[in-house]
Parts: sequence; C-alpha cells; structure tokens
Amino acid sequence: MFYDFKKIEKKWQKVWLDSHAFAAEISPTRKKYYLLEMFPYPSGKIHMGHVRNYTIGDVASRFKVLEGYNVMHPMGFDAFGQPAENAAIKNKTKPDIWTHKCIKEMEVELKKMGFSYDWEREFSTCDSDYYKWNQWIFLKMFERGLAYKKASAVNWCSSCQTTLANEEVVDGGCWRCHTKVEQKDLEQWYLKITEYKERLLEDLGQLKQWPERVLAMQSNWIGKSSGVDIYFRLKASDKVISVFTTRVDTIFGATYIVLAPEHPLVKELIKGRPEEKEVLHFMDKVSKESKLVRTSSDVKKEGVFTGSYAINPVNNEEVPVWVADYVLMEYGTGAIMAVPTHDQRDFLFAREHKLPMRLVIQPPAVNRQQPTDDMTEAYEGDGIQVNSGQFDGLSNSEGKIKIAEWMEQKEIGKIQTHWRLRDWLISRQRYWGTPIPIIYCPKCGVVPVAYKDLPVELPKDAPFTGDGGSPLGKVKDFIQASCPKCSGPARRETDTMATFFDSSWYFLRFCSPKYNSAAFDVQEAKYWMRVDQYIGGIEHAILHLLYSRFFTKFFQDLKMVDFSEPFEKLLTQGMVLKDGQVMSKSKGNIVDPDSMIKDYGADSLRLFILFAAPPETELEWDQRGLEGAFKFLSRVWRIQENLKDKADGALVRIMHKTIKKVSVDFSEFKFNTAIASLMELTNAIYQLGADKEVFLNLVIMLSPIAPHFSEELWQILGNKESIFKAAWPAYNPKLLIEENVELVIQINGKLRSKLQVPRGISEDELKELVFKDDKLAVWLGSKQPKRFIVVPQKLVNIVV
RNA sequence: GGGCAAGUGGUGGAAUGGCAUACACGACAGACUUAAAAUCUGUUGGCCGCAAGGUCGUAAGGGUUCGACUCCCUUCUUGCCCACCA
Repeated sequence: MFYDFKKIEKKWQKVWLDSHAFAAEISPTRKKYYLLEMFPYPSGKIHMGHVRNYTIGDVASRFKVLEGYNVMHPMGFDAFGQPAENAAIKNKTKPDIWTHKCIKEMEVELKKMGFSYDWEREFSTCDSDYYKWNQWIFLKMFERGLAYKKASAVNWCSSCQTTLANEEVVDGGCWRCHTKVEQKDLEQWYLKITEYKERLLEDLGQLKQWPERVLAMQSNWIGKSSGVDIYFRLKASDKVISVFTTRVDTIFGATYIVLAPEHPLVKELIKGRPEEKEVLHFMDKVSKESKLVRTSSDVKKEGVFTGSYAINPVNNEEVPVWVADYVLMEYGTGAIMAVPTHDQRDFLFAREHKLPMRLVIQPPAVNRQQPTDDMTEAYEGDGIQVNSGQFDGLSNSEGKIKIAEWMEQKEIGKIQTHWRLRDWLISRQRYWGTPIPIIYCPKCGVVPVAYKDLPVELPKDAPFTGDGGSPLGKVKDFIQASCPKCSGPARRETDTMATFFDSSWYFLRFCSPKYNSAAFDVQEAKYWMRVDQYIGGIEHAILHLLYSRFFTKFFQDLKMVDFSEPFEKLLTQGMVLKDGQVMSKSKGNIVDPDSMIKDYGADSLRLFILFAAPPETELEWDQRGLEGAFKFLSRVWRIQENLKDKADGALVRIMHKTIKKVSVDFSEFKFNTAIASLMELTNAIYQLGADKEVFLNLVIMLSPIAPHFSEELWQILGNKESIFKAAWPAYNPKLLIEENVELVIQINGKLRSKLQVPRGISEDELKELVFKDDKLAVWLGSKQPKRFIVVPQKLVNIVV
C-alpha cells in the first residue's frame, strides 16, 4: 500500500470538519491556550506567505492540543478595503459580491492545507454583525473625546483618492500604490492615540516575549525625546520664540535661531521689513516642495535671514532669526536654537551663510579654546563645558542637568518632552469600509448616531467608479437622515473608517463572535484573552500592533478587559523567497501553493516549509526540498510494513532522546531541528527495526506537522479515536543516561583522542586512563602537564 | 546620520563557551533492474599523504579564555527599521 496523499487528505479534512474537531469551548478545569495568526485579506488565492504563517501556527496549535491544552485557534477575514473596490470596477461587479466570492475560494484553500481552525468562530469584518461594533467602539471613543474631527494638512494619495495616516506613508509615497503623497487641507476624523503615548511606550517593557526588533520599531515610532523648551524673547517686541533642544548643555553656543517656514511668527517678523519679499518668496518655494524632497538628507539646507534678532536668555546676546527648510513645523516647537559647533546640520548651514560659531563643549585631549576656521565638522560628542558662564568646567552631562534646573528656576526654560507619535487619521473617502456613525444637523451640529440605530448599514448599491470623491456621497437615501437629537432633517457622514480600525480588536471578537450586546462578551474574553501566541509578518510591526495595543488599553479603561496588552508572545515569520527575491506577481516568481498541494500533498508542503528554515528567517523556495519532504513521508509510511515484535534497546533509547528533543524544540518553535531529529529517528529505525510502540510515537510526533498522514497511520495501526485525542509521548529520563560516555581528549585545546569511560568516573581514575592512551603519549612526550581540565561527561583538556 | 539583525561546505541550514558543518538538498559510487524510475547502501569542507594521520578552516583583524562560530573591541559587507527629530 503506497502513500496516497490525495485520498488521505481529502478523507481527514472531511472528518475534521464534520466532527467540528477543533471547536473550542470554555472549560474551567483545563488550561486555555489562545493561538492566533494574523487574519488574511481575502484576495481569493492563498500565497506561500499565508502557507508559512498558518503552517507555523497550525503546528503550534496541534502540539498544544496534544499536550492537553484547551486550544482556541480561530480564523476570519479582514475583508474591507480598497482592492475589493478596484477589483469590482475592473470586473464590473460589486465589492460585496466580489469579496464574498474571494472569501469562499480562500476558505477552500485553507481547508485544503488541513489547518485546525475552529470554523464555528469565523467572521469577516465586512459583515454588518462585525462592523456594527466598529461603530459602537467609535461612539464610545467619541463620547470620551478620543474620536474627533479637525481640519489640518493631511496626507493625500491622488491615485487612491483618499487620505492616509502618517503610518501609511512610506518613503513619501502611499503604502499601497507608492504614488507620491501630497499635502491637502481637509476636515478629517482622528483618534487620539497620543493620549495613550506614555502607556504605549511604557508597556513595551511588559512584552518580554516579543522580538527586540519590533519593540525597537514601536519605541522609535512613538519617539519620546526629552529636553528643554527655551524661551527667546524678540529684540523688537515682547513676543517669545520657544525652541526645543535635547542639548541644553550647548545653549551658550547658540549663535542664531531658525524657524520652520510654516512657523506662525514668521509673517509677523518680516512685516514691512526690507527682507519681507525674499522671505515670502522662500516660504512659497518650500511649500511647493514635496515632503519627500524636503526631508531627503543629501539636499543642501537652504534658508534666509528675517532681519529680526532675539535674545539668548542665558547670556543676553542678540542672535539673528533665520527661516530654513531643514526645520520642521511638525516636530518640537517648529523652531530651533542653532549651535554650529556641536550640531552638524547647524555647522553646514552656518558655514554656508557665514554665521558665527562658538565652542562650548571642549572635546577631551584637544587643546583648543576657540572655534574656528579650522573646524571641519561639528563636535557632537561629550566633553567639558567652556564659554558657558558659571557652568564652565563641568562635564557636559552634568552641565545638561544643572543648566536645565537653573533655567527652570529663572523661568527662561522648561524641562519638556516631545513625541513623534501623532493622532491617527481614520477617515477615508472610500466606499468599502465601515461608515462613520455621525450625523450633521444644521441645528445641533455634529451628532453621534444612537446606539439603538446601529449598524449604519453600508448601502449595497453605491455608484462608484474610482474617479474620486466619496461614493457614499452619491447615495441619496444614505445621506438623508434625521437628527438623533432634534429629529430635524440632517446629513449623514459619508466617510468610512480606515481598515486598520477593523483589525485593531478582531482578536477580542473571536472570543465571542456571535455576541450581540457589546463588541465582545466580557466573560468569554476574560477566559480566552490574552492571545498566548500571535504570529504574523514583520510588515505589521508598527501599524497593526500599535493600533491593537491602543484599542486594548481603551477597553481596559472601559473596564471591559483587565489587562493592558493583547498579545503575550509574538512571532514574526520571515518572508518566502524565490531566487533570492520576495515572491511577487510583478517579479513573476510566484509558486502557487495549490499546485504544490496537488503534486505533493499538503502534508509534504507543510513539512518542507518548516524544515527549510527557522520560522523567523527568510525561506528560500526549493522545489527539490519539497520533493525531499515527500520522500521522507513515504519513507516513514513504509515502516508500517516491517514492524518487529520488540524493538532493540538501542532504538528505544534513541526514541526517548528524540521525544525529549522534539518536545523542547516544538515549544520553542524550532521546527527545523525537531524535524531533523525525527529524520534521525527514522534513519535509526531503518538500521535497527521498530516495533509498534516506537513507530506510533514517531507518528504522534509527526502529527502536528503532517496531520492527515499521521491520522491515517494512527487508524491503520488500530486506533479508533483521532490521533489528536492522544497524549503527547513522555520520555523516560533514566533511559537517557548511558553507562559509558565518550570523552573528548584535548591537548592545548586541540582534539587529540577520544575515550570511552564509565559515567561518574573519578578524576584520578580518569587521569590514569588518559596517560595510558597511546595516541596521547605521542603528543605529551616527556612534557609535564601544567593543568588538567575536566568537563564532566564531555571533555578533558590537558595543558602542557 | 541613528538603531537593530545577520555573515558557517556546491545549496538550505545545525552547533550560543567544550568533537565545526547535525539534518536535508545536490553530486559521486555501489546494490536491485534487460534498462530506466523508484528504493536501498556508501562517500562527499580545502590542502598534504598510498595510508595511518597531519594541517588549515565559521566575512577580515585583534583581544579575553585551558578552550571561541559562540563573549569583547576594530573594520568590511548585506538586510531591515527610523531619519534635516533639534
């Protein structure tokens, strides 16, 4: 009987589905385990990235099942979003119909991989049963002032005809279509994520089981920076320019200050002055530059003098006020003090415009007091304060503290923290998303939709062509509403929510997907949350994870959850490459999982993808590797035909060693080495011959990786119940201890011999044995050993 | 410019202070076969040597250590993230 994967896989997929084999329920007696992979956008076809992500999750999940945990392993679809609109236009259909067709196809593909999902919990974010709760959450945020509308310059993608969050701008382009992002003044909806900035930063410390890399990216993104706001009074008026610096120790070297071109004081400063025309011209020029050009670091810094002077509050010196493009209005106070001697950008600018410099931090071991023409670059390191009044002689790190305190005392500065994180822009001028539940009443103004009127259903028949403007604005029945407050005629909000809103809390919805009184059932969430293991791509390291952390903290404040972080442990799986490049349609190097399943079976595909690389690293696709996986399974399959009555003692020993190794490796997600030891066990079986017990243990250990295959063998060997009702094998520690150990003998750290010695041999006995060894005598000669180092059960090193 | 990660045979990778290259792919040889495929059994880092064995070898250089792929320093390369961030 050969390994007929087609028949076997079909058979067990049906059994698992029909018996709801992986449906999860609260059980007060069993320990729960919530395993979640990032849910997919339903494009219709799964790709190798999905296969890898979900295979890793499935093995972890099935392993936990075998270990006896009460496992919840759900799956759903992140179904709103622009591609469905584009596809619908292209295929002359509707996003709704298109998306549901894609979901159906994708379900089939996921089922063909044999993933152990609890399909009872499945939902799509485009179901009104789901997005109703998006609206509910939005209203809760609105009530607390966390959702608000404001006019400001926003990122605009002209190709997608919609706004973008800061997080969605990548290298100055749209994260989805790479079109250059423009700035546009628009009234938009924001979520006040900045209100949670301290907690979002601080709680990163709780995430001990997240990759360092992701923590660093999140912390960079939040961008806390501590320093001092310093007040420069203008010479000609009593107006004050506030500048932010992290290097207050260099304040005595501030020889000019620079405003961002958008700074509100600029126009006032230049009014009626001879410089007015030139400055206005400069401001106009900068405003036309895209952010991409302006922020690229190799562009020369340009600026103009305003004609005004300000007073440096620490020494009452007059310093000129400039306007330059390298100062950004969005960061800090939109104004800086320039210290050319100790900041490279200031240095280049000062040299270009012949502005004065003064050294205030003396670099160690350099005998130079004045700055100076021979400086070729700014000195940004540590040193001793000079030219700094009463602070001379302090180290600059002391100076930083003392000067800040002194300035606060004299009320010429304030210790201050600035953040990079901005509020989250969530409104989109698109159709296929959750309608924002707001009504504009001519009398009452901005009024939230009443909870009882949720959901605000997305009309099925919006005329959208992709030519811009919000499609919902063209649906008369939708726009017309009555004001929830005064019942008068009113107009409905036509923007929809960014889809990242949908995915910021779906992990909570999985706990009670059909719950109908709130976004989720607090009791169910109490049992299942937090997510014990979350698995997904590194591309979500900032956006999705940051937003999900924010929502969780919001629910904590609503007292709906009693924790502040949603994901206990995070694994970011590496990309799947072919010929050294990421698989992508445009590169034409896609390998279609479906055809691989057809040729080799889902189990072989799963095995290969786990064996070829550790989960976190990139994986190079190798067709021969997949064939190898199939051959290995076939090799294991054939063992059943040659089982002995009793296995050799040596083999039993190897089996126990393998159980230990595989157990540890599985819990640490080291699937590649787990598989290697299963292969070693298989090789040993081919040498020594196995009995039924050894073979069944091998099959159980393979079952998380190749579930259909193992289930079939389990049944063939006479078991009635599913293999996933079996217990994970235990190893006998006594069998791992061998009587004789092989010791490596080194001389001066070089391997010279090996000795079989009894376990627990004394050092003196060992010495005697070692000096009897002929091989070593050659090396030792007549030399007297200086040291004799013994690492028990491992090695001896003789130093001569 | 800043931060983080990585660099090991022909290839994917293993070893995180103690036998470098486990396991696999590929290659080569043998068995089976009329033959091929499949399968099974070997060999497979470089150099020297008939062999026993020796010697070099984990990006480069230095250091710590009885002992370093592993720890520390310097440099190079690659990848990722952030970035005129004050």
